[in-house]
Amino acid sequence: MVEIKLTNTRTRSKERFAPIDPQDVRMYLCGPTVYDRAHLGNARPVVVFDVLYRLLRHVYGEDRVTYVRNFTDVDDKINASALARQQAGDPRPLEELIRERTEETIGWYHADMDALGALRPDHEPRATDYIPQMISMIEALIAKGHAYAAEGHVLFDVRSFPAYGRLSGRSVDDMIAGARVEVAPFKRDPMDFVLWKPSSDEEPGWESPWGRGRPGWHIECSAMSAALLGESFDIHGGGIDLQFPHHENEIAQSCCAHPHEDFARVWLHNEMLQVEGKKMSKSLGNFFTVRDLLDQGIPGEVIRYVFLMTHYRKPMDWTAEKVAEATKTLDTLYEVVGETSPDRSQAPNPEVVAALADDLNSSAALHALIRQAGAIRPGDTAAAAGLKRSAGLLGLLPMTGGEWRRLKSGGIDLSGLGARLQELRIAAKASKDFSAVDALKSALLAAGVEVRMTAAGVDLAPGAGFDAEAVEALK
RNA sequence: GGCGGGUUGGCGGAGAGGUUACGCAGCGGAUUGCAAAUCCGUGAAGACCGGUUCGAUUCCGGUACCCGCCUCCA
Repeated sequence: MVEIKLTNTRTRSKERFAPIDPQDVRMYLCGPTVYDRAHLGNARPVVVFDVLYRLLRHVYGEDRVTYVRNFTDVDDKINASALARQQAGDPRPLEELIRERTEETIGWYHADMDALGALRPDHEPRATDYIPQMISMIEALIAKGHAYAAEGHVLFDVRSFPAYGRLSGRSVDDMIAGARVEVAPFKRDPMDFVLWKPSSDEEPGWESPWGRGRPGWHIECSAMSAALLGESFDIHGGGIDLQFPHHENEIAQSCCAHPHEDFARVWLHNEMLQVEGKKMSKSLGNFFTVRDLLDQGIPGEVIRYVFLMTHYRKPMDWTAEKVAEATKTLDTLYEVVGETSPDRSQAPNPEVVAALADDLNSSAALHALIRQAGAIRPGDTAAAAGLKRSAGLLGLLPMTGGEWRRLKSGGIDLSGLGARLQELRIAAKASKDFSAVDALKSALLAAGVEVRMTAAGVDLAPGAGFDAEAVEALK
């Protein structure tokens, strides 16, 4: 059995991973609030946890891992976007506009994450399907003296949970000293957070013991993880920005509602994403979604590869240079892989497994993969199938070399141009006049086509800077 | 102010207290009508200042700079 080590934010140390039940390893990832397209930063934890999911499935068995990632479909940003559409003249009721928006966003999310090669989790619960569970959890917290109702709200009493702040290394007093928010008068303590809040007639709401209202931000993850994974489970993750307050609050809710359970044993947090050395933000103009990149013709697998180049606990910088490097490396790997299918009977490269087992060192795993590819002699299809098998652990090389080329060329068939170049070349060798063949070759290179002329013939492949329009013009 | 992350060769990016990371780019060579692609070979590092040690880029302390969180952003 491969020994997996993971850095647990809770203990701030790298620990040997031992599942509660090896027959059912359980992990939860905080998913998106579905009000808009996923931006690039949203995709990092998805890819990181997808690799972890694949690793766990490899080690413990494909049907021995349960992966839950939620959709938060009740949120003020969703309400605001629906309200804006209504005010813009849409006659439909708000509830319908909200449902349409969340359905649409979930569809986008699936399409975009699928493009990154992320496996779908086993469960993708929606917060609105778990309102009764949230209400009963809140009732339990009130009954146990950890929460109180005030002016239609229900608040969690942070002073009732001595461990509050432990995950993020903060003390309640320090946080109050640095707090910049205005404190609602009905809070017993400034750090108390909302479990339930009242809804106006225009806002979505559910009947509850505290009147018509809706849940606060954090309770849905506590309720859904308990419902689908149990009150104790193995791994809980998300971006490091969720460490506080979201995960801190989840811990407070879950541990107080289920005091005899552990909640999540291992907390994994990925560091943030930057773009060309700066934080991605709308004001800096470097904000973009996964879909933006896909529409620019950057294959999802390239985006995935760029993510994997950096260890998940380090800040990751998205740069055009990395895109080029990732593309080039994938070209090379797909060249080796050719038309082979992954060989499931072969064990994956132990170096790749060992790198991933060591706190998901995807960068080292990638280099092990490259070394493996470099050792494969042309025509060794068994070795190529083994490479594909290993790459599968990283979610890479899911297609054939030919499919990769077609994807990169936007479906343009280069074989006709290749044949023409070969004819010109044969004629030129006889006539010693190479001007025609050189002209076509230069034009192809300028259009981003790799031209490979060997004794066997001519082979054309889409390369860096492939320009579909320029290639069409040459036809 | 509180908490956390980072700083490695031209670029990206890991591990390891002493032995080549690796990739890209560069350089040299093979190959080619010329190239491209490919193959072979190759130089180059550890922010700064101290400490521990026979020996530190790796451990400890400090400094500087960059970044994030503390505000329902992964």
